[in-house]
Amino acid sequence: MSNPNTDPRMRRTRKLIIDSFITLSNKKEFKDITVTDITNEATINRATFYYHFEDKFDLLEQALEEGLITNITFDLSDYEEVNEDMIISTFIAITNFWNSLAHRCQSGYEDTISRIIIDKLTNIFYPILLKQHSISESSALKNTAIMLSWGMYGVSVEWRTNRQQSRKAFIQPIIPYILLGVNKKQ
Amino acid sequence: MSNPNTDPRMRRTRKLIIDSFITLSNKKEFKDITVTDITNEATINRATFYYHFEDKFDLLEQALEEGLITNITFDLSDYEEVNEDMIISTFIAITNFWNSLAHRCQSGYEDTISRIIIDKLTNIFYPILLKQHSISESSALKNTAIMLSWGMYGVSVEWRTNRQQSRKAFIQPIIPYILLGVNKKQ
DNA sequence: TTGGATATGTTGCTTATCCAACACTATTAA
DNA sequence: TTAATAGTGTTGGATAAGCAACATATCCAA
Repeated sequence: MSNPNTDPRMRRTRKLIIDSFITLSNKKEFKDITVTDITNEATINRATFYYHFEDKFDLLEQALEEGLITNITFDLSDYEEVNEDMIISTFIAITNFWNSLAHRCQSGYEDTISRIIIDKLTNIFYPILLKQHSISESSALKNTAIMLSWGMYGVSVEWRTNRQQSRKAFIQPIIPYILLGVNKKQ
Repeated sequence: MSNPNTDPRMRRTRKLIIDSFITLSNKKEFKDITVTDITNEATINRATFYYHFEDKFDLLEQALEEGLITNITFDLSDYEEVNEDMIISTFIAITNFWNSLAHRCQSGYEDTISRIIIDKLTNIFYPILLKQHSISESSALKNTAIMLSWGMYGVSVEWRTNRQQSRKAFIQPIIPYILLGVNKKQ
């Protein structure tokens, strides 16, 4: 297989598949979408689907990953340190992303989706924390990034299940507790 | 080369090329559009362009042909005889088509474009005339179809260069002369 | 139970697309 | 003139996409 990011055929086909998957996700639940549905919608051969993805779960992961890249990564890539602003942006980004694609594939796959989101968050937080602190703490900072990611994801789940306040009003009082772990010397 | 109408790869690529060509035609004159421009816009390889078309003139012909098929052929395919209604529809169809794509590629290629349109018209008129008249006159009817096509195209050119009347007002008084040749026994 | 229908992965072979390179032409600038 | 630049059209070899066929699994109705 040549590089999926450079070969124009692969880029086109990959986009066709993911776009078709998103289209179908607006009409059906994830569990009711078959590989054949996707390849019909994309007007590509079924064998070609398996050339790009292992199965529809793999597609789900990669589609979510790609959605995350365009949504979350883009919004958060400019921050130089983990501060109040970034916490708020992160919270907004997670909840926005959830509304865009993730919630449509929700039923039965929340664990898959959440793992992807948390991984991504960790990969965003970790290098920023490294910049903020001395390099010698790197392994502790890795764990800080992980805890921070799980925590941020957790509060977003909490907010989703009980939307009695605006997002800002909800996240604001929590921020000090979050930053406590981030700023404290470990 | 496999069938360009059935192989999904060929259909996609062909559409990409023609759509890109139409997009570029909205920005530049035909003579300023290079094959490289088209393939860049279409994100396909330049060699692939030459797999589908001989050169950009061939593309022009086929793009026009395809535009004609969706515009003119569709509007006129239901007629059972060449009568006043059909003359009017034909006139409208030619002038509509000209506004849609043809005029953008006009400069220097009016002869190419007109030949394509007239050929198409002949292929529409001839079988209808055959139905209308006895089969023994077929060679004379071929010439009738040709004259009718040239004539219809000619009056559309005349109308374009001097749009002082509405299309209907312009074509109405000409209809009797047109139908004279059609209905007269040769 | 059995059989039909539907979806999943996989495979061998064909074919369209990609890419890099080439020769050629035309234009432009030094 | 010469050299540089940009477009055209072609070729050979590599590779993704298409297609048909197969084995397998699941489900549902007879």
